[in-house]
Amino acid sequence: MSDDEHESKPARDRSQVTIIDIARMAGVSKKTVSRVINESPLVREETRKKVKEIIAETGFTPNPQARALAFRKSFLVGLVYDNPSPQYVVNMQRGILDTLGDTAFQLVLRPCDRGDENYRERVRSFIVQHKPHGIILTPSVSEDETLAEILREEECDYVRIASLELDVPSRSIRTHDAQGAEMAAAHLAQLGHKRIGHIHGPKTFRSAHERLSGFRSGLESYGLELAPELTVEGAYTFDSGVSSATRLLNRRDRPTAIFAGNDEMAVGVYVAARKAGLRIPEDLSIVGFDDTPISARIWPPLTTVRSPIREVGRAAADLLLKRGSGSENLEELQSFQLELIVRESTRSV
Amino acid sequence: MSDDEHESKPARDRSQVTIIDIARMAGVSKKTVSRVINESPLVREETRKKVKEIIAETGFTPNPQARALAFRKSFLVGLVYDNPSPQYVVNMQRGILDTLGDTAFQLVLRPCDRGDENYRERVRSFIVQHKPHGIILTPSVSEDETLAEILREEECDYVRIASLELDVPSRSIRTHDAQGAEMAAAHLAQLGHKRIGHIHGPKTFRSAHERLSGFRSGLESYGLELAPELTVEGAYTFDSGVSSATRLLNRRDRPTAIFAGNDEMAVGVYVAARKAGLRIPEDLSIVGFDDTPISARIWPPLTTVRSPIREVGRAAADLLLKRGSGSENLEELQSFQLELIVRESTRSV
DNA sequence: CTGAAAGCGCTTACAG
DNA sequence: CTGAAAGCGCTTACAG
Repeated sequence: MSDDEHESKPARDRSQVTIIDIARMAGVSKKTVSRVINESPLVREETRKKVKEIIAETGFTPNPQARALAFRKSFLVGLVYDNPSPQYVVNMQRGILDTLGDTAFQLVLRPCDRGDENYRERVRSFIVQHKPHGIILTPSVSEDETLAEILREEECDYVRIASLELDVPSRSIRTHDAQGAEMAAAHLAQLGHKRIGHIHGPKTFRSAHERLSGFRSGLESYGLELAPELTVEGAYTFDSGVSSATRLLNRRDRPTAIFAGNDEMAVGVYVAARKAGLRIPEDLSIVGFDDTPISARIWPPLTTVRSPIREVGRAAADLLLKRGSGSENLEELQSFQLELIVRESTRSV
Repeated sequence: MSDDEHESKPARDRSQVTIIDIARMAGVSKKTVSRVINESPLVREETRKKVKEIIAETGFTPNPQARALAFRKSFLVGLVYDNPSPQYVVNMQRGILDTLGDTAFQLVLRPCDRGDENYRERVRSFIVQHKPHGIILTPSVSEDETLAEILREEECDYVRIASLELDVPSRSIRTHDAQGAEMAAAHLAQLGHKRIGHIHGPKTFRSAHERLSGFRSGLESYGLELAPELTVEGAYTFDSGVSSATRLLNRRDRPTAIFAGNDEMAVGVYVAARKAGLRIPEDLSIVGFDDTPISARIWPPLTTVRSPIREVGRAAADLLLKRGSGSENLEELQSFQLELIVRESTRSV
């Protein structure tokens, strides 16, 4: 380096093909090449074809840094999340990456902590600085209306994933948790259980509310009532599952079945049952939610509700990428099938 | 839009502060401001201070897209991985993000599949197109010498995380798996076990080899031998743990303890033991490796080796960011303490 | 130690 | 439907 500072060597000078080379080879202007790249309809079909051929021959790919600078918008898609479950996070990432694939778009991770007072401002600075193409929000941050307002203020496109519709349809992906909980209720009702307990997640999570109300209405359609004294609040954690279940199982009128709001807590119920000397499923049936890997590895294998997280991630990214292309089919992108996975933790009374 | 195509609106025209504004306010040239931003030593202390003050006052942050274009190098750090364990992946991401924090650098995900013939070329196109600041490779892709060669060819900086040193020290982070396996061996030997089985990972993984040889030498230092007939190869999966353990436990001279190469397989050993009618730890002691969440939730809780994945991720990112700053301390960045977590799956014979 | 000019590779704004 | 000019906000290369 002739001058100073920057320590890292510049990338190899493999005289890269640029839009100028393509323009010259096709005998058109840069702008026309640019139009082809950006799929403008305002190019004669013949011209477009020629340019496309040359692009294919040369293997040219437009420089994303240059495009980002000119567009004032980068090719990053930000995932803003606070869900602590590794399985959930990884599945979501996989789904988004399925859609992003080998496009120019890159997935950038932005974990956050709602406990941090500045968390919203951190998201804002990310947006202002990096001008992402869009943001995908998962529960529970997706439920933060103030954050959504900030994104709108900064004119950043986004999609909110949640258990119910929180925003306009084009910015929402619903996960239909209530429906999954209904399936759990039907299963237990059909097995003849009457005294059924439920450990729901923290009330600050919409999913906890949706699963609770879905479970309740599911029981009601079988003429059963979800007894208030058998409905307790957990924290979606293993430990809270243990303590909540211990409370339920210590009652003289203990339930014969417990539906836990997620698998983590369901596994906690196993521990509480063992401590109480109860056999699963002979003395206690257990249903979880999420179908995390542990549900198939624990003994006995856990009956649980599978939520198609990866598909949800795929759909969220689709929504972002297809925006305005007219090809998005909101209906299709927003209908997910939950599934009850019946294993060996449930049995008829 | 006056002309055509691009559907998304340009970002808000909040006349953003640029390097020109800062230069004007400080009464210096753009280049001098640039020098301050890039921490060039070639600026008079007084000038630097003044510029820094103005930067702080205005809240100016240099535009990463513009810098990337001019530098021919982006502010992305790519994580290239193929490890299927969600827990591992998430911990690694967390560690890297700990270091990246609120810097201009962003973490970009590049999962890959070594089964895919083109996987190396996909990594190459990512690099050529996005010109990342650096790449972090985790096992097993980190062990692919051909891939490393491609990165060097493209002059892309990288750090390889592996259970042994595969590259020059400044591009390596060692995880010392052998040492962890030695601790497992010592633990079982001290409990008086003599007939000890080992289910190791696939031979294509260096970690499998390291854990095996560490375990063997650990036993040897207690005068014990790892019997070849009690050493079987698994696939690091739950199912392979079940089948490998079944084979070991069906022997008439079955082992009194099994060390599994990871927790996934260790959990498989639980299932095989249950099927064989063996109690844990009364009839069989089990030790795992990784300390994944399931190890504390399964019954009885699993004794396992904890590998500080998050710290490893932190160190890898440190190595990348501090490159050339002279402040990196290779020694320190590469010494990790593994820890044996003794739970209830092991007992003396 | 500092600066004026040219350039990174694209797109926008305008004109035809 | 197409193009020449200006610009995105920085850094490099050169000069002093």
